[in-house]
Amino acid sequence: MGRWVPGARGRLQRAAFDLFAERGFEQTTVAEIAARAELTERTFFRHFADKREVLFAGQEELTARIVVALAEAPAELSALDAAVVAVGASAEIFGDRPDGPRARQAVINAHPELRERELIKMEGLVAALSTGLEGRGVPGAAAALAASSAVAVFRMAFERWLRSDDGRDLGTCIREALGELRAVTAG
Amino acid sequence: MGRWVPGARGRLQRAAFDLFAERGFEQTTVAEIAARAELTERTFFRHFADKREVLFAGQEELTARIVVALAEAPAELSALDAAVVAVGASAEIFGDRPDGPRARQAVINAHPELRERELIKMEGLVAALSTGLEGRGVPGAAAALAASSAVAVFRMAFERWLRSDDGRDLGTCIREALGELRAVTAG
DNA sequence: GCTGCTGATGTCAGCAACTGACATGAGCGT
DNA sequence: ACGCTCATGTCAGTTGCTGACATCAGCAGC
Repeated sequence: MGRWVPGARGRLQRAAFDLFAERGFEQTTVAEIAARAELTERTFFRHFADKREVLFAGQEELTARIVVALAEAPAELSALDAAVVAVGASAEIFGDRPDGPRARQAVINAHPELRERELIKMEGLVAALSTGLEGRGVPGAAAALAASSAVAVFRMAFERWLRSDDGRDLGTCIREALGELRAVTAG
Repeated sequence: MGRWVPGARGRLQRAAFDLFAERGFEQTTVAEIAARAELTERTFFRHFADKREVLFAGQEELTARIVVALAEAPAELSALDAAVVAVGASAEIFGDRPDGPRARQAVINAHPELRERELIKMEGLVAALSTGLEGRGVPGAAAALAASSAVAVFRMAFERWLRSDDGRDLGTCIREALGELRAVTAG
């Protein structure tokens, strides 16, 4: 047992998330977030590099999981297939209920500053996938394009998954989007 | 003739560019930029929404040019081919000498905040291309994927063009990258 | 049990990005 | 000559973010 109320980081995340949803991102000050979490502004910045980062806390874990999945993908898969299978592993993290991710995405989509941060996180995922593919012997240029394509597929699939009200599987959405990408790039 | 020294915007751009290259982005204050341009900090923010935006001034023009090129592309081209031809029209803006763009890109690449801004500009280009493709009758999903792929191709080609010391053409780099994308997504 | 170290938090001062409100002043049309 | 326009200047204020230092519960070693 610690001597302070434990879970400071989690409390900050929850407080930030709630306030962003209630009043919007810019209308919420870091001081307010900290106050709701019963902490100080300074403590917020010890846990998160900046105000936006609090919404992207799980990202490293997600990327790590995808990179592991890429390493474990069957060697006979093509670069693109392996990368797509890897991003599909994110389904384990997101689970079947899109409600949480949907609320989070709504906040992000409503604020350009947060979309910027999301994009650079995606770019980090592309880089990680690209490096992983090179580790599988894929040449640099092909690795970069396959990684980029896989993430594009993932983004489209993720968006559809969030939108769907029937209980569609994220993996299914991914396979569907991959098929559409192949149709578009064929020829 | 104006009553103030004209070209305030351009002077701010040049001052910002020079200072970013000299000392780095974070080490340069808006007040310093304004001072070098013989203007006030407040005036800087009247010309540019924020400190980063000064490096992305030509973006709307670039996007506009690409959208026009897409509209003018032969109707018989596939969605991806049309989008790639359209981004190729950017070559008219960049010219043959990569020196200027190269210096600019070096500044951007050195600072994550600027990379974030660049990514959201690219995302804007994807959206514009996607809309344009839908105007050509391409279904939404295919339009989004083709636009995304075309921009991925452009980014790889642009990077290679900047790196090349021989006088390679940007259009050539684009065609080359498109071929590699097709090889990666085939199968 | 005392001691000293550790590590998360609090406190405080300060810089720099950005904004709103109002003032200025040269040119332009009438 | 008059007043309007509009890019710029001036000023005060909020907020994001940082560095430096203080605090203080627990834990290790004696």
